[in-house]
Amino acid sequence: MTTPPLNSQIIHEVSLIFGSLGDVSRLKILRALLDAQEAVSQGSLVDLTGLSQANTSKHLALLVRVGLVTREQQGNLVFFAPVRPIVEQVCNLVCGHATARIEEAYRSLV
Amino acid sequence: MTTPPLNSQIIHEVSLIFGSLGDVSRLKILRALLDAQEAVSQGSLVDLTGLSQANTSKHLALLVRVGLVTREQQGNLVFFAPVRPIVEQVCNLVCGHATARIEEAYRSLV
DNA sequence: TGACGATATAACTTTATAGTTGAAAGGATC
DNA sequence: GATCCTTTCAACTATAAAGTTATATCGTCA
Repeated sequence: MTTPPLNSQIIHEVSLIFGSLGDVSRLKILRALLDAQEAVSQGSLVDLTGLSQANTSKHLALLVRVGLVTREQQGNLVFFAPVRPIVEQVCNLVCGHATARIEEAYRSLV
Repeated sequence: MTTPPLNSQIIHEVSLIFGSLGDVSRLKILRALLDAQEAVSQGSLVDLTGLSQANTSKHLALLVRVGLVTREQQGNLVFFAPVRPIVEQVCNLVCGHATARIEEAYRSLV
């Protein structure tokens, strides 16, 4: 199936997923999660990203809601992990595209 | 390179690309462009998507700005085409994920 | 139970953007 | 040039969300 069926429910869900990726703070969180090879607690993510605790909590809740991140509570702590391989694949595709664009823009200046 | 370098310029560019994908109207436009096997004029896109002409113009300008769509003027008309394969790959990945999520949510109800 | 650490939530301000409307700009044709 | 068609742009409104601050909730442990 090259072009999946796109009823309005799916297209809305897709827009939520892409929208959740369209924010610098959430991309920082996802990058931290992808770089770590194990689940990361929210407190660690606060340290890794430099975001405030409340802000990190809200972003993580959104990422969990759209299904890009899993949440597991262990006692006092809550651990998060990216849903692989979808997150890795999508991020790498778009990162590659963005990097190529930036490099091209740079070359056209030199 | 599995994890591309993510300086702030790239991460910002990536957020713009994802942000441009995180909108139902623009997804409709991209779907129409992907389904068509040739460039499509703005007027045709207005018909295909049901969006207003001014709205379509703004969304197309944004998609061109972030590099997901190319623009070519031919006389009075302006033709647009998706930048393949990046748009196809990313959309198919996320559409597949969204579809699976929706189907799973449906199954858990039955 | 009480105190403490970690996470979630509520209220609020600020900023961004989707959509509409109306007008302007650019080509084509006569 | 006059007119028509297509696209772009400007101004505006309404809505959504990012971030902050303060507070509430929850689990742990003394």
